Amino acid sequence: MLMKQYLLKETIPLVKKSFQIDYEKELNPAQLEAATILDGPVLVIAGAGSGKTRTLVYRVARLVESGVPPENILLLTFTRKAAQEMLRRASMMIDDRCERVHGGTFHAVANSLLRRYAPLIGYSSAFTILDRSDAEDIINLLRTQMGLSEKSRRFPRKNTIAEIFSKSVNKMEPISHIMEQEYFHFYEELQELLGLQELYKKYKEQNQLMDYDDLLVNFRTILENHPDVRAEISRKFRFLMVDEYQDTNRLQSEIIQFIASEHNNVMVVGDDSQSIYSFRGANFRNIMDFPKRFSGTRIITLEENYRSTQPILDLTNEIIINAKEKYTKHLFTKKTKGALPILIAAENENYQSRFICQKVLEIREEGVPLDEIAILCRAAFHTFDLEIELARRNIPYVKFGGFKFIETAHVKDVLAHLRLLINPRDAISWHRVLMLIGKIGPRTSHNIIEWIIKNRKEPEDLTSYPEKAKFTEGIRQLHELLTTLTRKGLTIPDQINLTCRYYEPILKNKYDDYPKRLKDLEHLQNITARYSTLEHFLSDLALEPPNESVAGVAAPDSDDERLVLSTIHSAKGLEWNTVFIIWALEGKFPSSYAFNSEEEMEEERRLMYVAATRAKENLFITYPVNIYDRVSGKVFSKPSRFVREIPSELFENWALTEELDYSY
DNA sequence: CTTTCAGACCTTTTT
DNA sequence: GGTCTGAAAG
Repeated sequence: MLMKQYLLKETIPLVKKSFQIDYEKELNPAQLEAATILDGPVLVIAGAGSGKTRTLVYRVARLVESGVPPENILLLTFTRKAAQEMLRRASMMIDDRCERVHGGTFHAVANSLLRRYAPLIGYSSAFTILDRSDAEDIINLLRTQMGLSEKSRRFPRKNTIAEIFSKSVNKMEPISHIMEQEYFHFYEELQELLGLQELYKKYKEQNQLMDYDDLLVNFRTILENHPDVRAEISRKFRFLMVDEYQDTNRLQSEIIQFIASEHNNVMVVGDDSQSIYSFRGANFRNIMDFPKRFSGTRIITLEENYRSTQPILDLTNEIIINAKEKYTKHLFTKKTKGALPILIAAENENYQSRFICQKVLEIREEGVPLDEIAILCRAAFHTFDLEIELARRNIPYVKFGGFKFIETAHVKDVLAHLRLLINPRDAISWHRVLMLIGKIGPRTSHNIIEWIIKNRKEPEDLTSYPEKAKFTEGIRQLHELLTTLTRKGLTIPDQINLTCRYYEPILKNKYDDYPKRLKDLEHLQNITARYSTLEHFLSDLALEPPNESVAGVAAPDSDDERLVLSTIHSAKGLEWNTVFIIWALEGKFPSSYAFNSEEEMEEERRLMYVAATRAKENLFITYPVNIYDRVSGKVFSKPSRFVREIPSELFENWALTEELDYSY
């Protein structure tokens, strides 16, 4: 018999480096020191734009090059994207061994280890991760059951409750303490809240659910109570690196200590001036406590800025110099020449939007691509007017931060059906799915769910629900969908597709803007294509939802350059040639929410610092004047205090004037 | 008893 | 856009 020969090719490394990395030449002395100390605790204080990422990348490369098995390195970052990017760069320098380094967020790492060790704390390894809104839905359900939603009471709403619970966990402080500090107006409900928290905890345990905080808490508990597991994990991750350390909380810092317990090989990198997540329990004092927790810590400070021009740096230094509490660094740069930052007063919001559109196009004409220009805002909704203006002028953009497309009602609706396949006891998803059917309201939905849970029914039994009523046809269709979805051989995109077909009529009925929403659902199918199991897809989605907001997804998906709109929080660690900071108005930025607390006001300042330090060459700060604020009933007209403090010679002032229209 | 719909009110930042 | 309420309609 004649056999065809099929030749297996030799595996080629991603990039083969034929020459040695010249660490001395490619890094400055401080970076070099940080990248080449391979043992012991190290604290790197890295100013904005000082090559922090570069240093971490070189250190990973150095470790791997020196023979450390990549599996023994753990790189904890703020987002998975940051980790992937760093490991990709390290791989380019040596070879793709670096891809085998463990990298990701605390939550993602906790999740993967809990999948193995959850039985130690009475959980199954197949637990479901609740995202924030799932958690809120459960809290709401339990709150109603406890009779706490009667209208006579002023009981906090579900999102406030979730916030209180979460803060208490992340700061490792009792609820009473959190309420004294930040929610004093609800203090008389303390006992009820404690009861509700107890109930919430039980509910999660009974239904195999973990919210974001549980991932960290349970992981920490296992590390603390099981010395054998702690030692095993610590020995596995013999080299630990933590990025953005200023934004970790107490819980996370304890986890680090446990993981490092066997060897103390831990390097943390951060900048106290860029701590902007205290609302999530982060505490920049973690940085200063680090040497206390790890004796013999070496401290390295990176002070040379490679990002911005001197005029921009002069301005940002001025913003942070007025911070009440900080650990002094002095940033300097070799890029001495450059344009002064510009402060623009606009008459109203629409003038601000028009100015930005016009200026963006001008700068593009000068040769700066759109994706090198960013509009940064304090809160995602601050860009609404601008987005309309951009659309009117056909300027393509992506938006990061704020409302994520995964959180939109239609995407959640579709996903709820899929979640039932994994966990038929998921009451929250059942509720969502049932409420979509006509003639089924909260009462009927509740009855059906009770029937399912009590009688341990599977989705296939749905048609045998005893009550014959006006909604039987709807139930029959749902039943048909759910049974079809469990057929063998379906890929996840297939399942999404089938669900969408079932959901489409409902969608059209429910929303006038359904074409836009249908596009989102198509996008969802694209995302799923790379997953092999539904479980994996769903927990990934909860842990690392795509960061793009709704509008960005709906935009034409050309590969062409697009202008970037982002919240400052989502702009962490990034940089652009040109940056616009909008709404630099007292009451908006700093937000009026921060007026009552000095600590929060300090965080607003750091936010302004983070925003301004994103700019490489051009920085524009704009504010509209005479804005009526419905919340406070006041007129905001003063530019942000962080701008007013700055000596006027450090920026240019522009006023906008309307071009007169002579066409009449 | 339950669903549906209209209107009022609020909306920071995120794993 | 969401959440919550009250009142009409089924």
